[in-house]
Amino acid sequence: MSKHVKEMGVLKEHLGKHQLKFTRQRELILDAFLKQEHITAEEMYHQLARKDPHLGLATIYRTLNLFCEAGLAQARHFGTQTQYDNISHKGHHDHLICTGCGKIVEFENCDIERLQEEVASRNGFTIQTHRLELYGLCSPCRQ
Amino acid sequence: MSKHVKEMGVLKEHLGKHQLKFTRQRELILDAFLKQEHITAEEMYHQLARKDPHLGLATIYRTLNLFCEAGLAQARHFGTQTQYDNISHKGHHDHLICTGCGKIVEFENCDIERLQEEVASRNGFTIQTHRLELYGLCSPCRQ
DNA sequence: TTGAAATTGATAAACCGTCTCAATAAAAGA
DNA sequence: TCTTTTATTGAGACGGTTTATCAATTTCAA
Repeated sequence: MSKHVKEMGVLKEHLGKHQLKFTRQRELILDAFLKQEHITAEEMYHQLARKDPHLGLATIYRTLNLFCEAGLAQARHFGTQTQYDNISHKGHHDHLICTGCGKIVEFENCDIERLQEEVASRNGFTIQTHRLELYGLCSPCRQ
Repeated sequence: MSKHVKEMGVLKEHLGKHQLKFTRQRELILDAFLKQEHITAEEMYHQLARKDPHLGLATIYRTLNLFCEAGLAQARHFGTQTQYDNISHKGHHDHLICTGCGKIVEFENCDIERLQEEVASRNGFTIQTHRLELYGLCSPCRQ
């Protein structure tokens, strides 16, 4: 049923290493999570309400944080809420954020990514993921 | 007394344009703010408690937000709190972060910054500040 | 199958930041 | 200067998001 075999494996490995258990809820939430690029706990709560009306919000928060620890997700604080980014969707996590009106534009730039790789390898690092946010004013907000 | 003549001028100009008033609290908070690279409202509250024990936390939040509108500060959500960055400190805060051992390497790369400017202008934005974090494994952690 | 240990769901509580409002202070006018 | 108008302040209430609590349940190894 699940098509996310690789990520499921990552999760199970993490669980095994930390004496944690593989539950129906964790499987359900991971499946839903991997279908998106990023999501908030609240959004997921509503999405899953139909599949499992008794799934608690606290469980979703706990599980998304678990995914962060397992290296499957990355938390990002946006406005008042926390966005959980799907790390397996590489290259789509860059944002232009208007400090005037809050507008967010997503972008992708291969040249920047290539330079990031260079910086990393020069320092002996292998990049798993990254976060790039540019803050400024969009043209309407500049008047 | 105040050494921040230029920034005080920026503030006064903004106040004038918006029918706002120059108050003792705003002067006090701006002076304290400009001495730091970035600060939270809570931190400033404690810092200023000695100088003015009756200065309210709400006033600090309001004033820091005012500084953002005036272009003197930049709000950034970090962890659960909001950091207010001093824009006049144009330091580059790019980081390489090892997800294995937590080691952090700071770096600066002009080419990346130039590309960021390009992306921004292509989207009609003017960059005030940015944040770039690369997550990965350092060579010892890769074994 | 049993039992120890982790997880869950429901909700209370904590936390951060904003809103409210009466009292006060700042600018503008006479 | 004195008065008047208007914005600001401080204190605490409030609202939204995330975490903590805890009894009941589920997982999993023996």
